[in-house]
This record gives sequence, structure tokens and C-alpha cells, in this order.
Amino acid sequence: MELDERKTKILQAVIRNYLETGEPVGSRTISKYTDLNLSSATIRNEMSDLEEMGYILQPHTSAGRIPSDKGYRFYVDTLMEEKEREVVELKEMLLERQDKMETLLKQVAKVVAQNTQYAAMVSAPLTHRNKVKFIQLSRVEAGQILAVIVVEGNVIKNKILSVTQELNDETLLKLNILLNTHLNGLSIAEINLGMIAAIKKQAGIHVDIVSEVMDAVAEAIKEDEDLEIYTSGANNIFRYPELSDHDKASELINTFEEKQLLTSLVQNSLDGEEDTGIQIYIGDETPVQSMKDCSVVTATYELGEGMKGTIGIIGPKRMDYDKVVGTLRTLQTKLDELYRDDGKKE
Amino acid sequence: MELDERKTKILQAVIRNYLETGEPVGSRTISKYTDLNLSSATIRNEMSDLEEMGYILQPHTSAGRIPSDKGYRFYVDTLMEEKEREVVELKEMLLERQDKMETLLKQVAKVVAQNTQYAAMVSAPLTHRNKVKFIQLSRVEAGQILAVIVVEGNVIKNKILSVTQELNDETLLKLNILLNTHLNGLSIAEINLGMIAAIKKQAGIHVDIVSEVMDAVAEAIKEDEDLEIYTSGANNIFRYPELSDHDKASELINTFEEKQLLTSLVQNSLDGEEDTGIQIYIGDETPVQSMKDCSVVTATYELGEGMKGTIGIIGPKRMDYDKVVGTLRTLQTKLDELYRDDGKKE
DNA sequence: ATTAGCACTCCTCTTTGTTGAGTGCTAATA
DNA sequence: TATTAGCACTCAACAAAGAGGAGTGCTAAT
Repeated sequence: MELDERKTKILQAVIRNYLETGEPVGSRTISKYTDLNLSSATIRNEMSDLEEMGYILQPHTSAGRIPSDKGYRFYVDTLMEEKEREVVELKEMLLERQDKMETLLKQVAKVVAQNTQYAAMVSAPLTHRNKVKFIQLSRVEAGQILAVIVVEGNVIKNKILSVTQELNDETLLKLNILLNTHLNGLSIAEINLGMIAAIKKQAGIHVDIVSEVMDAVAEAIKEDEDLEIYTSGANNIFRYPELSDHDKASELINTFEEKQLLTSLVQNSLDGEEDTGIQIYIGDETPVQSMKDCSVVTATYELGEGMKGTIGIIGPKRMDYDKVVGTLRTLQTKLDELYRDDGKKE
Repeated sequence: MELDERKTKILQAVIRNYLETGEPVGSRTISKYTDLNLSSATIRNEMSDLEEMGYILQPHTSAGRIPSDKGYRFYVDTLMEEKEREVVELKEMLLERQDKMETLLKQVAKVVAQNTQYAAMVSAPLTHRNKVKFIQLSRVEAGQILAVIVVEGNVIKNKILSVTQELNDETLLKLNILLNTHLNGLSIAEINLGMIAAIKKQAGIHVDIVSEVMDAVAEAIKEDEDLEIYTSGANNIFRYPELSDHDKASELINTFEEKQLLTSLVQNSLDGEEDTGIQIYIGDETPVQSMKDCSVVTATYELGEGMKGTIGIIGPKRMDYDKVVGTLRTLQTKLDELYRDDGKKE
């Protein structure tokens, strides 16, 4: 059987209507509210075909039809009309420049959740591919060395190192110069033990004292590269009955709280081949187990060279895809602009 | 009417039973499972009295009794027997010393939630009363100065300052010495504009260049003093039917997500006059609106001089108070020990 | 003062019936 | 041949009615 134009129109009508109402859609509704001018009986026959083809299904014998996952997939692939979205509150938010990445991203998550009424997730860009701009060791007090590393994008990493051997100011100065000359311009990912060894060697006479510190530095640089994820609007799932029964809700809430469970979303999004940077997962397509009954839309955003993160929106399968995609698109643009402005300024 | 010993025993039996089962408790149950050796009829009379006195109430005419808020209050004030609690997984957790306060507190929250099966909250100690141990300005690149401040407890604050005028190395060194000599040993709260002005003056010839930087430093020191709160086990509220209907659940989940809504808990806990540092809020007593149907138990913990934070447990009114208080007590001790060991080590 | 006995209440669960939206099929129609 | 009117049928959703049972309050006996 073929999906001719009329079937397509009917399918679209069913989905549109279901997205709006959340109720199964009957043949009479379609008959009345489309410009096809067909009787409900004809629609019924067509709908029967559509069901056979797997695009829609009946919750029970005498109910209307609802879209199947395949139906939604067809919709987002070919029927969807992206809506231009003004993202409320975003403009003001971005105007007052956030110097803390964390604050900015938390706010983005919040704004997304409020604008869409779905749950939102934002991952911070991974920084281990960013180049080291500045590195410095300082003595805070006896036995304690503070290591500060600034990478591109002005992301700052700190670590307090406990050392058994005291370092004098001169040694520290020397070390700082060594570290900066060797590591500057490299990304954290590129820094390896070989380099550290080379630096140790160059330190010359102080090898034994320096060795301990350098090991600690190496460790400090490498660790702490867990993916930061911010969420907002988790309680929005209660707006959608199909998600808010106890078990599902509990599992979802747990997922939002245990943010590592969301890393697979980020991974997929960043790996995705989509040129738009936007991906849609319907039901079982999602990489996150607890979201089998949801749809997830992710977008990759960029805050400058290599600083890529992910924004995700999690809602019911019958989410307003047009609106969601529009919102994400707007955000991508705004965040991109934000970086450009920063670039000029700094 | 007076609350004699027999009434007290019956009240205790009702509450104990209700805490266990969550079902209204009938007279026959009490008659059978206590050592009072009284018939159900007698118990009925007594229960009728207890209801009149406001300690218990009937959900409907032909049901058993459940404790009222007043009943719970009496229970926690006079009848409760704190249970010694082994806090599972805590030992191992604390053994591997956490150098990041954040990681430690997140873990504490998680362990509390898992041990009690209620929702948990942990506030980070406020650091603005901590003394400055170390302060340093460094030039990261043209126009960008990195300010690092370490306060007691090894809490590190960073801020990138954008400046229009270039500072040479000599000026920077001078500034660092000035800042350290003037601000070292003071708490962030004690640092005020007057001091900054004094430092500016001392800078001598460089006043105009230095001025801008100092203003930025002053700002950096002051800001960023919002209360960090970590939560865990929010989805545990679904274990308790009385909390998990849509509206209540949604509001609670929202409270856990918008962590500022929890600050009043921290405030009350820290201000509390309790010598044990443990406070119990039953129902309406809670300072957080959305928890009117919950009970909240908070404990103040201390990680050394002035580093006070709050641990909170949020559950249904029929929570196992004995267990919860026991758990919190254990934690207070463990965290205190943790600090002492650190103190020795550092 | 305590308790057995009893009528009474009211929640809970099950059964039964009613309604109505929506279907699939058949036969008539354009 | 495609469309449609008509009709019997299905089934969730709701309401009404009844049975069961846990628990109460009161009264009278111990």
C-alpha cells in the first residue's frame, strides 16, 4: 500500500489534532475539520489503511486513533513546520553578560523549561580539548600548593595540592615558567605523562622536590573532567498524564537528579551527524532508558571554537515538536551571537 | 482532662503502629498488641478522650485513629527513642578524603537519602565569615586579570577581571603584596570599601591604574555568596502515597529543583537554639510552604571553626523520626571527626 | 472501672447497567 | 469505481446499587 497525498493529509490531521488535545482522534473529527470534504466513512477506510501501515494505532477497539512512534517519526521528518519562536526572557538574560558559565547555563535551562513547559537539560562544554592559557602554582601555606589552570573560554580549574617537601619561592617561580612554556597552547587532553616527565627533567637540580608536585599537577589536570549538566522544569512532567503515573514519574525525576544518567544524550547529540545540530528521539529511539515513553529533542550549541554543549528538551511523545525545534534553533543563534559579542569585547 | 500514664501509653501505641503501617489504628489492634491488658472497649473510651484532647483524629467516622500534628509533636518531644544508626556506605565514603567540598556534600546528601529513603538536602557552609588565607592577582592575557582567593577550609574563589589599562609585572607584584598584607586573616564579611580605599592610597604613584583593578577585586570578593544547596532522593517522595498526588508531588519536586526555596530551612536550622543542633518541623511548623504535608528534620553540622552547614531530611509526617534523628546524629559525629582528622593531617 | 454486646456508620470493593464515541461492514449512490 | 449513508457492534467511562467489613459509640451488665 502506498502513502498517497490524501493519506498523508489525514495522517497529518490526526497527529496535529492529537498533539493539541491529547485525546484519540476519531474519523468524524477529521471529516469535519479538514478541507478534504470527505465523509467520516471514507476517512475511516483511510485510517484503517494507515493503521495497517503502522502510522497510527487504536488504544482500544472503539476509540479514535493516536499516532504511533512511526507516525511521529514521519511527522517530524516530513510534515513538521518549524515555528519561529521568540524566546521570552532570553534577550534580557543574555544582555547582562554572565561571566560565570555555570550561571549562564543554569539560566538557559530555566528559560527553556519555562518557554516550552517541558523539562530541560543543558550540558556544559567539555573543556579538556580547550587550550591552556595560563597555569600557576602558588604556596598558600606550609605544605599546601594551589594550582590554578585557565583554559580558553576562561574556564578556571583549581586544585589544592598537599606536598611533604617545602618549595621555596625561587623554585616555585622556576616551575611556573617551565609549566607555562611547556603547556601553554596545548589542550588538557594533549598533556600526557611524557611531557610531565620532560618538565621534571628540565627542572634540573630540584628533581626530587619537584617530582612530587608535578605528579600532583598531572593528576589535577586530568581529573575533574566529569560532564556538568544542569536541569530545570523537571516538575513539568506532571503536566502530562501519560508521564506522571508514579513509576514513570519517579524514574524520570530520578534521572534528572542523577545527572550522569543524561550523559548519553549529550554524547549522542555531539556525535550526531545532523548538520543542523538538532536531533529528535521518539520513544524507544532515546538513548536514556527512563525516557522510553518520552520524546527528546537535543540541540548542539557552540560558544566559540570547540566549546560545544548540548541543550535537551524532554517531554511527552505528543510534544509540540514545531515549537520545540523553533525554540532550540533560536537559542542556538542567540548563544552563537553571545559568543561573537564576547569575542569582540575581550 | 489529664494525659495520665495509660493515655500516654495508648497514644504511643497508636503512633508507633501508624508509623509502621500507615493505616489508621483501631481499638482492637491496641488491645491485642500492648501489654496493657485492656479490652477494646476501654481503649475506645481512652481514644475518644485522646481525640478530644487533640492528639489523634479520625479520617472518618468508622475508621481507626491517626496521629494529629499535636500527637506527633508530643511523640517527638517526649516519647521518641532515638535509634543508634549505622550509616551505610558513609564510612567508606569518608575514608577516601574528598578535597572538593562540593563532592563531599553531594555524597552526604546521597548517602542520607539512600539510608533513610526520604528526600535529603545539604547546604554548604557559608564562607563569607571565613578568614582569607591567600589572595593573588595574575595576568592571564592582555586585559584580563585572574583573581584567586583562598579562604579557610580551602575554599577557592576565582574571578576573571577585565581591565582597560595594562598592568606590568612589577605593579602586579606590588599589588599582591599589598592585598595579602592587608586582607590576610580578615573574613570576607569584614572586608569593606574603606580597606580597599586604604590599599588604593598605599599603592602610591599607580593610583589611577590600580583603582580599576581594586574596584573589580572588591566586587569579586563580595559577590558569589549565594547559598549552595545539594539535594538527593527527591523521587523518594513517591514512596509515600500521602505526598505523591500530582499537585503535592509537583510542588515538592519544584522545591528541590529551585534550591533557593530551601534557604529558609537552612536559616532556621542555623539560627535554632537547640543545643543538639537538631530540629523537627511537623506539618505546618515547617518554614517551607510546599512542605506543609511533610515533616522536616534538620541538623547543623560543623566542619571546623565557623564552617556550619545544614543537613535536612524531608519525608511524610509519619516518617520514622527515631531512625532519622539517629542518622543525623551519626552524621554530625562523623563529619566532625572528618574535620579533626583533616586538621591533624594538614 | 471495665467490658460484652449491639446498632450504626461509612469506606471499599464488586456488580450491573447505561451512555456515547467510534468503529467496521454492507449496500446504495454518483 | 470511489464515496457515502446506515446500522450493528465494541468497549471505556461513569453511575447506581448492594455486600462486606472494620471500627465506632453507647448501654447495660459485671
